[in-house]
Amino acid sequence: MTTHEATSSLDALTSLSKRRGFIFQSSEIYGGINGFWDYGPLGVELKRNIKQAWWDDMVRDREDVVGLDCSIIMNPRVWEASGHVGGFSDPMLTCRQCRRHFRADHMDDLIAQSDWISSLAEVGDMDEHGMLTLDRGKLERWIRKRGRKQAKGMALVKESESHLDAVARTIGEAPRALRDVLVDLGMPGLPEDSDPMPCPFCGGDLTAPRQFNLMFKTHIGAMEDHSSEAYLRPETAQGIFCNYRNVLDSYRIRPPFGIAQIGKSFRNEINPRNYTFRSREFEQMEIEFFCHPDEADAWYTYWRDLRYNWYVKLGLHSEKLHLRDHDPDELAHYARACADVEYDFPFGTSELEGIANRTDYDLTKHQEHSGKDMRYFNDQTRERYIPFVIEPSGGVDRAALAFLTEAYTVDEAPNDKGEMQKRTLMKLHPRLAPTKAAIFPLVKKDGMPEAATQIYEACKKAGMAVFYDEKSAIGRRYRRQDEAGTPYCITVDGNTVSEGTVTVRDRDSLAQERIQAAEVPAFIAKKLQGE
RNA sequence: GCGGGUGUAGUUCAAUGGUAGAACUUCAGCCUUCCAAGCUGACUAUAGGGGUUCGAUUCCCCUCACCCGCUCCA
Repeated sequence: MTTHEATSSLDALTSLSKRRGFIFQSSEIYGGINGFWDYGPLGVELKRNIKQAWWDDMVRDREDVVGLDCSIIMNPRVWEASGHVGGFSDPMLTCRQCRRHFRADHMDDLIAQSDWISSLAEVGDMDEHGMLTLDRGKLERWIRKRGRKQAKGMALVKESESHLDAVARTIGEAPRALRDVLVDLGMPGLPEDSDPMPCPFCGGDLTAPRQFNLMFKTHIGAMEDHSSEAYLRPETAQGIFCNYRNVLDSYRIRPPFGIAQIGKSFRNEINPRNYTFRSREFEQMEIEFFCHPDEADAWYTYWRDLRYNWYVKLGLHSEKLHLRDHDPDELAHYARACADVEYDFPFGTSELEGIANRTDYDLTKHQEHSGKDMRYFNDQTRERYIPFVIEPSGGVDRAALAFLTEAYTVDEAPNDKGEMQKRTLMKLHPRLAPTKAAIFPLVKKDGMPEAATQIYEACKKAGMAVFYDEKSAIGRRYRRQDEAGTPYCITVDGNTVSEGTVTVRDRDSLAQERIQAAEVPAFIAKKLQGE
């Protein structure tokens, strides 16, 4: 796909979304605000339907997952335990390989503690002033013996041939300070905006120190001092971990079980981009699934495949949807396995949902920081353990954007003169469509509006999102609904009055069939179940 | 955050250092028996703020927003 096509398809989706009321810019009359978006009448229905489908499929229809709704502002100590606070309020370096974050002012300590750096220093000769001599031979030996295990992210280790020459020239044979040697090893070929020091954990390249005010800060109460500081949650997961014991103690459930939550999270992104894809306020749908450590791998695979297939089932069935397992090098430090559900957006392939095996990392951290026992006691096996956690974590807004992108279609349909014309339609899955059916009288006379209104009322009574329209020509009304993604149009015509039938027009095929007017609600209900 | 680009009705596009125009949409009415039909009419725009100028939508500066590349992530 060329850039031009990519741009125009996102532009086309953006204008349709605005024109029809799916997505608006936040605070638009004041010039907008970067990283925030609003959902219009159709958009909010789409989003609700996505969340409802997720909740029905992941919570209501299951015996082993229960729901939860946590507060957005939590005790700030939560974020100390999770590593979001402390770490994130000072200038930080991020490893591009292992994605760990380091405080810039802790780098010397981290270097001193690093396994790979100390093993490297041992291979060389350190004099009494701490000056290190390291030649090419020693370096090669270290890479073979230790580097491949201890510093997997290092360019020097991964592509030693090409980098070794350049590095060997730089380090020379004169004794040098350890820090200078390390800087030289990180070279060459670093992207701009990098720190010259290699990652103390994996040897990968680090970004330059950056201010990481990831979390939105606020104050509790009227006084704005340090003690009143609080944060808007940057993820919903921690609320679940904090309530893990409460759920276990109050609800008759035991591992393996999951806790699900849908809710807003906030991240003060440096650079929001790509329409609603990366915004500063976003909605997540997350499950933390707690299980025995021995079963974690199996549950991980189970959830990864289940979540992928959920998107397929709801209409992302094209070749644009991918399930991508992370390489071991790519894993976050707390994760043992991770996979992304990715979608080919017009702006590139990007993540809709991540499924991770987070091990017992989070519960252990909360146990340490809170002093509360997070172990589960299995009275059958007499075993006490901290459960492992499998986390399927999806973005609602990202799902909405993917479904909209997938649904956006331009085809050709005949007009009343039989000429072919371009037609824009949103091929949304009936479960996700904001309006399930539109009900029209063919013309505004001969008792048709009355008959159509009756059907409309019957559908509403059956709990369906339906729309009634009698304005302007029938063809225009059909096209309007095409852009709104309404899968079915029910039209009352002369035969409705005489024989009690209506036509059902299918959005995607334009095919029409006649059914009994009285059967309309049941007909739509059946279609919604995918029959 | 860095670099590049863009900003005119709801949408898509015109034009201009001196009066901003269209198509579609929307709304009202007439007409209409199945795919954006026709006729009549109506509403609506130079992102915000400074500067230059007799006069700025146009030229300059700042801010904001959006798009593209790097970066980052649910």
